[in-house]
Amino acid sequence: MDIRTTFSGIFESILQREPIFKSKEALRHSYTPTELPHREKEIRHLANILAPALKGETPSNILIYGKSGTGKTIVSKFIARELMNTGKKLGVPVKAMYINCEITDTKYRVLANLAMGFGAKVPFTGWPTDKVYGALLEKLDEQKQTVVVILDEIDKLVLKSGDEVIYSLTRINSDLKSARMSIIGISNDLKFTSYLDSRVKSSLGDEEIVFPPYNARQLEDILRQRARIAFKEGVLDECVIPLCAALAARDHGDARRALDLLRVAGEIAEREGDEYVTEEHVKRANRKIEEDHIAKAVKTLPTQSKLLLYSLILLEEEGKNITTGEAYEVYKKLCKNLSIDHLTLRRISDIISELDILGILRTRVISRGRYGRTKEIKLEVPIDGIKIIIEDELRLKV
DNA sequence: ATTCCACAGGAAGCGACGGCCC
DNA sequence: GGGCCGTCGCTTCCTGTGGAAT
Repeated sequence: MDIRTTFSGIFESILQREPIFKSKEALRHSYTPTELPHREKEIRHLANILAPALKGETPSNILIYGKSGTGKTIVSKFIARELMNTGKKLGVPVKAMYINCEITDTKYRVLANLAMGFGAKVPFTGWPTDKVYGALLEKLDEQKQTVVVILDEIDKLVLKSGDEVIYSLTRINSDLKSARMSIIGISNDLKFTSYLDSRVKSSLGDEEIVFPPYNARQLEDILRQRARIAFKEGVLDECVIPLCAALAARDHGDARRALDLLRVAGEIAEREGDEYVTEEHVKRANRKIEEDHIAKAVKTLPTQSKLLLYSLILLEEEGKNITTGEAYEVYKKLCKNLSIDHLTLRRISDIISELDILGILRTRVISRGRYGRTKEIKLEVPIDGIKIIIEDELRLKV
């Protein structure tokens, strides 16, 4: 075949090549789809509890539990939207407010956020908390209405600021004259109520709903639904979605992880100018997500932890079994060379445990008889990448 | 059976820091 | 803007321990 006929117009064909994505938005965490597969039971349950709001009555407070990526937030936001829409249609004043307690994590900020959400003018700081509470009451009572407050990541709030805010909010109805409030608390932590005062526990936990993790088949359905919106037709290889689902299912059935995998796989394919997303792209996406995760963790480590980690890398490169004592000696020398004060062994021992929790290394307590008891340390991450990161960061510091 | 190494990891407390509150 | 208080990162001091060596 004549090469000119085969390749003539090759640039045009590349330029005209269709992109893989139709609308990447559908794969983002913030996207709320119109249907939520495999959460029908939970949605119905929530709707039943909240329905009284549409008759002007006060719904029970609700606690929702479930691991990350099980749909707690998305379902709550969905139901809140439905509730307000129906309220509008029926002419019943219902309002829902969403607060993420990981960001809004003090008593003052929660109350101020609510008050501002209902139109009160409250400064970001400065007022006594009681005054903010008063402003919130006043605004709420301006009309007869039912208010549903969603407190996402409520466990973080309790951990940071105690249960005082929640106590005030659960008692707010006795201070309100015409308005009514109920609370939906969302928690990742199943044991979180044990930190609560028993009075708060009983009133907040009127109703409890547990969101189970998705299994691989359910994740597939979710991915297919989103993929229909996000990708051009026929660009996904047959095995792509099942593979994303299987990888995420291994990771506690986290739907967020599954969507990330699919999105990153698509991005890799698109960047490389491939027409289809294949199994290979997904595998690389999986690696990339993990590497990004580790790189981010290493970058945000405090200087002393980085120094210790660097010492561990040096030891690992010598191919030895690392123990706490050896790591400490290398770390001390490293500090001396950089003229940085070194920490005590006790603290280093704790830092090793912290790195263990982060998944950067694994430790095992071993006894070498007469030669003492120690921890055997093994790095769990590819050392080349993090070595460069630490070298860069330390050069900036020194 | 006893000793003793080289740490593990708990308890208490200290100074610096930042945010709340008036 | 300054007092107060909780938190964080760290040190000091401590008791506990599995098993090779004696």
